[in-house]
Amino acid sequence: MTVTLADVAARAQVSPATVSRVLNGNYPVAASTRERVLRAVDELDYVLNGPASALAAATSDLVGILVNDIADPFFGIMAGAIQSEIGGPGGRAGGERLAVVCNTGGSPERELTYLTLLQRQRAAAVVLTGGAVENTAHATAVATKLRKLGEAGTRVVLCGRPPAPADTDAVALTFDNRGGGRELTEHLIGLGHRRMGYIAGPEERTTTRHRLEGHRDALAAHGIADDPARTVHGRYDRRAGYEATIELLRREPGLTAVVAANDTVALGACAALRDSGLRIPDDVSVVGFDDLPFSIDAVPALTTVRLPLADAGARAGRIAMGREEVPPGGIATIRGELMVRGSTGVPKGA
Amino acid sequence: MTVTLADVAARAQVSPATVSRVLNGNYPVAASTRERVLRAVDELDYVLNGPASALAAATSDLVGILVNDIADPFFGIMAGAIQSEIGGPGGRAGGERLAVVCNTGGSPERELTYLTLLQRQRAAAVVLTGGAVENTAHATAVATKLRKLGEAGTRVVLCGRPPAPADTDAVALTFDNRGGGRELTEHLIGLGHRRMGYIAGPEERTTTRHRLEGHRDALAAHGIADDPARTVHGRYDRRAGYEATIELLRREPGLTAVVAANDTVALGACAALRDSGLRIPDDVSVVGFDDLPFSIDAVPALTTVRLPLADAGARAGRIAMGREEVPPGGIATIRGELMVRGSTGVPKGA
DNA sequence: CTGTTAGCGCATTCAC
DNA sequence: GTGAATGCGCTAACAG
Repeated sequence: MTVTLADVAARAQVSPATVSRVLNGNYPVAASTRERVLRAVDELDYVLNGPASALAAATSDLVGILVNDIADPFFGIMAGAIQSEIGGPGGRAGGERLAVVCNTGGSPERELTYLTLLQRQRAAAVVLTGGAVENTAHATAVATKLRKLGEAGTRVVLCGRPPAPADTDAVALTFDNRGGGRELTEHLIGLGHRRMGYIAGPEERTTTRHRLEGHRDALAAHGIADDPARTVHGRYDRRAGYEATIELLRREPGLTAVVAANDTVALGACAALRDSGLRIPDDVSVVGFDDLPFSIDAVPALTTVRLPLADAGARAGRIAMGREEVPPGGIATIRGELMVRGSTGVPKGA
Repeated sequence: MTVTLADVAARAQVSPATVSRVLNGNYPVAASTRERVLRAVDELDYVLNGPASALAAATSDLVGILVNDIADPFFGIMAGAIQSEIGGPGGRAGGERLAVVCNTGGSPERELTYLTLLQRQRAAAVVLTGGAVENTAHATAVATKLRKLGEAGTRVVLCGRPPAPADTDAVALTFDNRGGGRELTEHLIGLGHRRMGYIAGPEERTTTRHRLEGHRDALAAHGIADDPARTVHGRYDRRAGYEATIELLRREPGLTAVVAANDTVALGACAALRDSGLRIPDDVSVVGFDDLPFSIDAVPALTTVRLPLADAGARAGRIAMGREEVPPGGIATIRGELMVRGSTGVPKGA
């Protein structure tokens, strides 16, 4: 019923082995033979059986990409860039590789589950994007998984994520979240702001912590007290930004600036400020993080830190495919760039 | 080296078949035996070999999701919703299924390539999202592929895409783009607009055509001439919206409204209008399509048609898993909902 | 409920 | 350069 490699071999009057060689192109085959085989493939409309191929070769053409939220352009952009680099020649049978995008939803359990699933599929490579959950047990479990994946020949790359233990052999492209956070707050301080609210991401996340630390570093460097009441945690979405802003305003109506964990949260903050009758940046300045595409279209345009998501993803993809040199020590830090735009200004009365 | 099912069987002192049955849970196994097997699995840290399993069972746990652009939330939202529904019990070995998200970039060739790749992997199901390319040769090629996939036991669902030929057995959840387009333009006409520019998506796309037809339907219904100079085609991105708006304004400075192919394009249009010194909606009204999350945060908030992307994706996912009844005739039309917001108003001088 | 027996379709040794 | 033989690890009948 379903046409197999043997059928092709019969039709081309060669052995199955030869067909396999032609298809994988990793072996010398006479041009005329190849012609004949290719024609048979075409005539029979033959499609290679991936699982069988993977079983025999003990490796597959699947590349796993773990993301926290595929609906968030932050991850979508990276995932797209990774995928664009994993194709091309080099893989089995035609060189096409398939990206398996796994949505963890930020759940540690699902992250582990997906890693196991990818291990099960004998994935050629796995790229983990976004911040990690800060929990010793989970970190250990992930490290163990990564080690096993590595031992099984799966290349592991962390993109926008802090390095894993060295013995995991995972390459890390890390965003300088701390530095970016510091720059943003320093920008605000430079404008004269002193009473700034901070909307942090979910707790127990490296990204959340690093950005917040950068903010606090800047405060400390300028002798500004870090009032705990000025920090609120929430998810990385618009709604959290909205609610957190209302809460911050309730606690301290005299706030002159709001520092958001990322651009999406910042958008929610802007909405809350507008709904509270406050003007941006005249009454309150707002900053985001990431510089997602929509940030420039906010009104006023959002001051933020641009992260080269597409570049980082592309690089991670190439490293995963062994097409780019691994950075020294297996770790590269990627810095963001401060984008000063209309959402920040001199505080009222300054 | 790598531990196999046979190792587990040996350790648990049962036959390989029994281990397989425990793992797949589709067969009655004595509780005590199951216990023993599970313990052995744990002790040996055994991980099922996906390809071997897929080969033997002639089906895999992979579900393909084709999207035009994974960095676009329009697709990200649908992909996330689909993925959230394909997990859970029912699949092989624990019921976890892996979503293979394929980024076609809108390219017909890549679409076909990915379908072949998924066919090669013996995917359990394939969901195609977004509009189709309107090209007879390509449409035929896709239909042929879908038919083959269906014959091989792969369930095919179209989500936000027009139906495929009936003999493909593909279930279609189609967005009523035409109706939504009509509503938007009728809303503008109702406000008094007569000179409206239209920024269409790429040519040869069903989505583009249907939305445009809806617009023209509304014009015709109100006896408004459809001036070809008032329509510009471009990609579905912000930049295209920006440039198209500049061009429309150049052609006809007296435009009172801009109808954009989708929200992203509308955002670009808004930026162009602002840069041209025009106020929204006082000077020019703007409408989008889709109601992506950021649309409500535009200033003024965007009037648009809300498409239930998450619901549609979830439903497509369930149908793909055979967990939801197929709509009558295999086709369901999903309507959008007009969201009137601040970006539209009475035209100047009215 | 459990063990035995055959392959699933292909990649890869070896020979020639 | 090409063919023949072997096994990758697992599932699915079929017995019992």
